[in-house]
Amino acid sequence: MMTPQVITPQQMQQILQQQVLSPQQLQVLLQQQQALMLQQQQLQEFYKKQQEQLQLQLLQQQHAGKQPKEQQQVAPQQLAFQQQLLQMQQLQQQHLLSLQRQGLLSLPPGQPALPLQPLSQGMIPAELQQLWKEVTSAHPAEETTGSSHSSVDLTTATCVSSAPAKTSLIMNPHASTNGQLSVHTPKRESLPHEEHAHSHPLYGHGVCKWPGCEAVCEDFPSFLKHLNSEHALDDRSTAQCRVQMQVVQQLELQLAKDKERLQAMMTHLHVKSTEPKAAPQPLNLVSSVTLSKSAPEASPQSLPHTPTTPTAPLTPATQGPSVITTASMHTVGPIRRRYSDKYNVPISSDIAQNQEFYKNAEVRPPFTYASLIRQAILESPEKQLTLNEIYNWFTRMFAYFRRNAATWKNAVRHNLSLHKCFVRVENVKGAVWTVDEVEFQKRRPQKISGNPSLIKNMQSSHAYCTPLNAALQASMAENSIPLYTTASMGNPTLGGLASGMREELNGAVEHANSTESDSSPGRSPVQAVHPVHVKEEPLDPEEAEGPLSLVTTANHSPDFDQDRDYEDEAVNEDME
DNA sequence: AACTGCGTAAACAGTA
DNA sequence: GTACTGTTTACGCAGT
Repeated sequence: MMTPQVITPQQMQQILQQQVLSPQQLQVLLQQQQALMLQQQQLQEFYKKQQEQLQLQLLQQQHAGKQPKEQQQVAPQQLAFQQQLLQMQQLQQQHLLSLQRQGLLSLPPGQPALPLQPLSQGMIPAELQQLWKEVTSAHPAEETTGSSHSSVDLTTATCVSSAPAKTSLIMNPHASTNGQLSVHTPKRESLPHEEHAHSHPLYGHGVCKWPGCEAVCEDFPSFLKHLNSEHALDDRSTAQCRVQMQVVQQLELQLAKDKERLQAMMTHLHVKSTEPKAAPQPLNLVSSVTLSKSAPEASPQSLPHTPTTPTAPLTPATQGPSVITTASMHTVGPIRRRYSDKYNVPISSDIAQNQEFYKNAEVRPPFTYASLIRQAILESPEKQLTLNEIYNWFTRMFAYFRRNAATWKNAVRHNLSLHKCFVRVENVKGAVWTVDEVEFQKRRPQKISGNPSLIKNMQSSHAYCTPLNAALQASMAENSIPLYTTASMGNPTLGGLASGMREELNGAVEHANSTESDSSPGRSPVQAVHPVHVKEEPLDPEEAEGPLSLVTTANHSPDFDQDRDYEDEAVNEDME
């Protein structure tokens, strides 16, 4: 019953019985990924071109003696492109994190357990870095031309350009020695012949690019040997492939959206239309060296997130062998992972963003029963549910809970009884359950203090995001450009991440400051309707939080408020 | 190593 | 008697 790490042999058996990827299918899978990488490559190239054009434009304007005001208009536009670039990067990073999250990227015992280690190698595509470099170096050059209104641009550009550096330093342990741009250079120089002679998507920089592997292979033959021995067609590899397919499909979706957005941006800016799709064909000939550089990468911004819309319609062309179905997804579901609230992804936003996914894929939601129950209750209009309604919410929202009812229902009841945060309220027609948010929040601090590396990342990314957004908003507001923050750019992941991180960080800070009454980051004050304590606690009198334990009136009496103050000074009206 | 949180299983009681 | 609801205990795993 107790599922050990990762996947039990039984589950592996299931995987194999249900769907085994044939070598042909694997081939197709690889090809799909290659194609995707190519697309991204082309897009990056396109961005690069646009950047150059924009800079040209900028220079021309300057030479033509245009007003500084117009310069300022271009700078935010550049930033918008940089945002796009960032999104592309984050998109890639999202992948591996999702892999990790689904438990298929568990590191072999021998490997150092760096939290985000699978993302370290080849994460920052050289082109992107080059682009960043160009962008960042171009700006100061412009500053020297003597624009009097360019201080905003400078700060913003600096802010943006510092992001990838930070990213690479944080995410890539190997990069910390030598600065952001020298990450790949030494390795590439050391192994040029191999990469020219043997282009393999799974091999680059002397490292196996299999998700979560990163085994160092001196040369290509040893890589092949490694590939055949470590990543043979076994249960694990099959499962990883399946997840990777999901990831690829997600990326394709996202890529399509981003392309569309980019096109709109180009149209809006009247930039000479250079269709990304019409990118020079030779791009297709890029070697695996280049391909591997566009391999998934991670940034602190990428909190683990399940695919946003995995069940969204997929392009028939990329559907390929439809080995990944919601039916097969449950093979990863039952794996007992202790993500539960681990990364402090706000449950409400996660569920909202991945609603379709959870509804259709039998993947265990990465939240504890307590969190889910709370969510169910808070989602209800009355902020109260009967047990049966809670059951229904579980089954309605999560395909995973449509099986093994006895087990999880028992768990739900167990949790309802066990946690003081769930308050049973006698009703006319029975009993309903409510949430005592104060009690619930009492449990949270321990969790957020949980993963230091993640928190560190969150903090750094937060530190980056905030000034970036602020600067962006400032400069754009100044130019009457519609708010173009990461959160509003139509990328649910990015936006969600940004807001989510802020939410969580606020929570963390609040908890760190022990008990400050809250500053409620933009959520409905659910707890304004503070649940009435009805849960008797005869066994634990000293725990009785005020003499209201048996009060059943919902009236907001002054007494109630008083007692609430006794109860806990940290009456966080809400924080997710 | 101890502690804690969580998930699972199960026993038991009360009630419709 | 049965099913449901609710409480409680026990155990194992994982993380700190």
